[in-house]
Amino acid sequence: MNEQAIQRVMARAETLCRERGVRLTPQRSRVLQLLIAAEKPLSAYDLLERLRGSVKNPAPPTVYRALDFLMEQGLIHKLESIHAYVGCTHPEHPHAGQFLICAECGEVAEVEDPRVTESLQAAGQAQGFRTHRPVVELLGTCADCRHAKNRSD
Amino acid sequence: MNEQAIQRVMARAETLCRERGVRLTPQRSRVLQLLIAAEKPLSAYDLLERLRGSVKNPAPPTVYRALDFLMEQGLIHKLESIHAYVGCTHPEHPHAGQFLICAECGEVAEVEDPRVTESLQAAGQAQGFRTHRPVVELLGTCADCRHAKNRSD
DNA sequence: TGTGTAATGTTATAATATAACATATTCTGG
DNA sequence: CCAGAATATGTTATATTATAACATTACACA
Repeated sequence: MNEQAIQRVMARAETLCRERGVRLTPQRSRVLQLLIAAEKPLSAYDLLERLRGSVKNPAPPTVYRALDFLMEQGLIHKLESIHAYVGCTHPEHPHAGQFLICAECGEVAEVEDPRVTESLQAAGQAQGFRTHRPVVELLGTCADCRHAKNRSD
Repeated sequence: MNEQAIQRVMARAETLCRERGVRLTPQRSRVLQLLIAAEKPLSAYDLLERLRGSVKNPAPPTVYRALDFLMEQGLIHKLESIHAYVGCTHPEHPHAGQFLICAECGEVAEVEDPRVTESLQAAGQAQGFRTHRPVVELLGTCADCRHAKNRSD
């Protein structure tokens, strides 16, 4: 993602936090920026490494606290199946999202398919279940990687 | 689950493995049995503890190898969001399954809703994505726990 | 019965995540 | 502005989850 696009996302995040009366502190902001700029999922320890540039001596709690905050605010998502975190592509409205995770190239696409959302809700309700956090991650091969390997797989 | 029901599931697993020409060794069998009997998800290290009864000096690879085998054979599932494993309720046909995980009591219900399965497949296909392993876990509150807390939440 | 493959044993360590408590910063009401 | 509360960060240690690497054993089957 180019510098301008990153700045746009960061500005939006700042606005959202101001509106909500929560503090997007420099550390939190830095972690978000790193995730946005990476354009792919990063592990907490990847982030820890990258923080060395801007924070003196970062320890695991530093990054985990920032990640917790950013997840609470819906600015990032955690990918449970690969222990990694990604910037959210549309943080305006609260949502869970569904993720297509390519095992070949590591790229992740976030989608929000109404049919998926609705059918999941229905499946839960049928059992009297109240969903707080849906985890929907499809592990597989993205279009690009399938084509690169002559359409099979 | 009562002893008889456990034996039924174990017998079915043995049949399946025999048909497939794979070996349900005593250790693998024991791990499966522990998961079936528990009726709730167990972590790898929970299992490691429980193995001390039947295996002399079990180490982590012992249990992880058994879990890998059982997952390959579709006899158990891994719950990514809580780092735990559960016995599969219908291992006859290969499937991924969707899980309702209660954060209050820890109970897990496995469902296989056709609408969910289809909508997920469609969502992937729309992006040219080939799904190998869908991870669908709904974290929330089960009917029993909602009722126990006078229907709210 | 030998020989290759699959399974297990064993030790060490990697990778992910949190506990606990000290310090610093920011916010709010007086 | 100040005191006290609430929030955020620093720091050290440790818990939890998972795998690497290599030795040994068991099994399959020609």
